[in-house]
Amino acid sequence: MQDQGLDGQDSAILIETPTERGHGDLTSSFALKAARAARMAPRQLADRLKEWWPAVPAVAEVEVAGPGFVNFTLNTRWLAEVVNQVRIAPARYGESQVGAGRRVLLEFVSSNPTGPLVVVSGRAAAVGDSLARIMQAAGFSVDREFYVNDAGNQIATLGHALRLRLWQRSGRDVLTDWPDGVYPGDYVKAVAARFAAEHPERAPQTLTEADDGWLGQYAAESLRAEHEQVLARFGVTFDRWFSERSLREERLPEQIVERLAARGFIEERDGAKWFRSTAFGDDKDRVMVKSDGTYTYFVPDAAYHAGKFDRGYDWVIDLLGPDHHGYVRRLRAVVEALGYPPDSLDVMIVQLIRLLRGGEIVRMSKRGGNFVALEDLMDEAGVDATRYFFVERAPETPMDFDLDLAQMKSADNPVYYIQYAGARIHSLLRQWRASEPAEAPLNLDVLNHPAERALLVTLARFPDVVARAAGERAPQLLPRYLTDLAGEYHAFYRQHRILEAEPAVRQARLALSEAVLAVLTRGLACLGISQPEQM
RNA sequence: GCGCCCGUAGCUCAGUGGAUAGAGCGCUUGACUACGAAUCAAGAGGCCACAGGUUCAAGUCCUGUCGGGCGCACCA
Repeated sequence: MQDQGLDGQDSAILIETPTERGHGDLTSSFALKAARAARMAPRQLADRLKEWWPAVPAVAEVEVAGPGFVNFTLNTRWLAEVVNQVRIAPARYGESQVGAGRRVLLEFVSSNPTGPLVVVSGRAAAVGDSLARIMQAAGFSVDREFYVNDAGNQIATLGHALRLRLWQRSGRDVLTDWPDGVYPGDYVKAVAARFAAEHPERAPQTLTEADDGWLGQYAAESLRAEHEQVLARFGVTFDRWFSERSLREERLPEQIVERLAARGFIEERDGAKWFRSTAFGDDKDRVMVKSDGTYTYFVPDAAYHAGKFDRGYDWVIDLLGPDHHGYVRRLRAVVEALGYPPDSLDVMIVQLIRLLRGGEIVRMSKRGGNFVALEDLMDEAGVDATRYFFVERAPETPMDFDLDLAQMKSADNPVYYIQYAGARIHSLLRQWRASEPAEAPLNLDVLNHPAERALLVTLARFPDVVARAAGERAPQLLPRYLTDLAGEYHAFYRQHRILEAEPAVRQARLALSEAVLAVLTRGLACLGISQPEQM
């Protein structure tokens, strides 16, 4: 490098997986990038590079192609070692230490406890949970947290709704004059039924507006517990359910305003206290204490986020709904104003889902009481398919969810394609074990057909895919990878006999199949999706 | 008006500044007396919304235009 005047170019050496077959197993465009600095034609530089390339046993061949690409072909025998690596610890293959134990707090879902979980919460749940699993595999230390908005006006309003439903149970007509803005959804009836069973001593007739506060807290806790249950069924659990009410009881909102004031970012104007978020690129300052002396909803949130850093997390990731994106700038401003590293806060906006049924858009509105609950979706499509669909696309792009398609238990449904490959291998191994197997010594060198080689390369890529998905917070890379792996196995399977092959080849192909099954199972587990033994 | 997301095959979408832009579905044609045909193989199908710019190289980066989705508060 130095000989060629290429000091400081080291970081430009990037080895990547080629986009096309026939370009080697690995490729680098280094010569093209560095040609200018080397004052040499790219091809010439690539040729020199090839000459200097040390004799790495893993590399069988180095080839210069096109305008100056350097393509590497890996030694097949070396490559086949991946099968042994997987088999040594099938459940742990793919793990890495790129996270270096960095403490990550992942907050997601955080739905208001004023109604059932809707589908967009399901998307956040699937994305957040998968990301947590992926990051853990990549060596991060991840905590999952659900922030419960169990305080504020909405809780009193929820209490109001509960009171009306209790009145209704005692025969009173509440429907003809249902107040605007009070949650009209039927789910409050179920809460009322539970309340009546638990508190027979509270006659509904005696309840008044003065009771809405504690009724609301009862209802909020009831609905939160329901969220917890539904999410558990969805395969998602949290390390902590962080209550906004407890945060208020500890007077953290007051403290955050004081801390910001001490740093000179609070200003009084028009009888209100404003946070000078414009100092950090926000387009306007934000009210924290209203002119009537109460806090805006932003204050507890600011306190909550500052608290995350106070609790010692190195990296704070929020998954927020699309209705919060105007909110990101000011949250970041708080973090920066308090002197925490602004890069340590990452906010992902999980974009909206449009549900299609029979080609028509299903309109959802919590206020109108007309929505599709996550639970209904799980009943219709199953947990595996629902999770797969939610994680298949980049979280930050809006998606259409075709209810008819997700319900289809057919080849149209991509999750079955992956699971089918695994089920095939299970079946194969069952038959092998049932056949009084005659073991042959394992010699992986015989795995040299193109279909086998393709599988070896793909298996070897798995740890990198997991690491990249974690670093880029891109869980959608896994479904794509698993589809590739399953596809390559299906192709291999149609092309080659396994049990009927000669003993040495049979043994190697069985080992390869076991490794593929292990990675499919592990990869699906990263997404919270099962690998059935039979379908 | 401002901000965010998105315009790529008939449809749904991949694409890390690099080679001839890919996959699934749908369509056409083939493959089981065969370890699971929920599979495989082959084919047709593209002004990468448009216009400029940066670069040896742009679907990818920058600017603008057009089209679609969502959001703007001393509400939560």
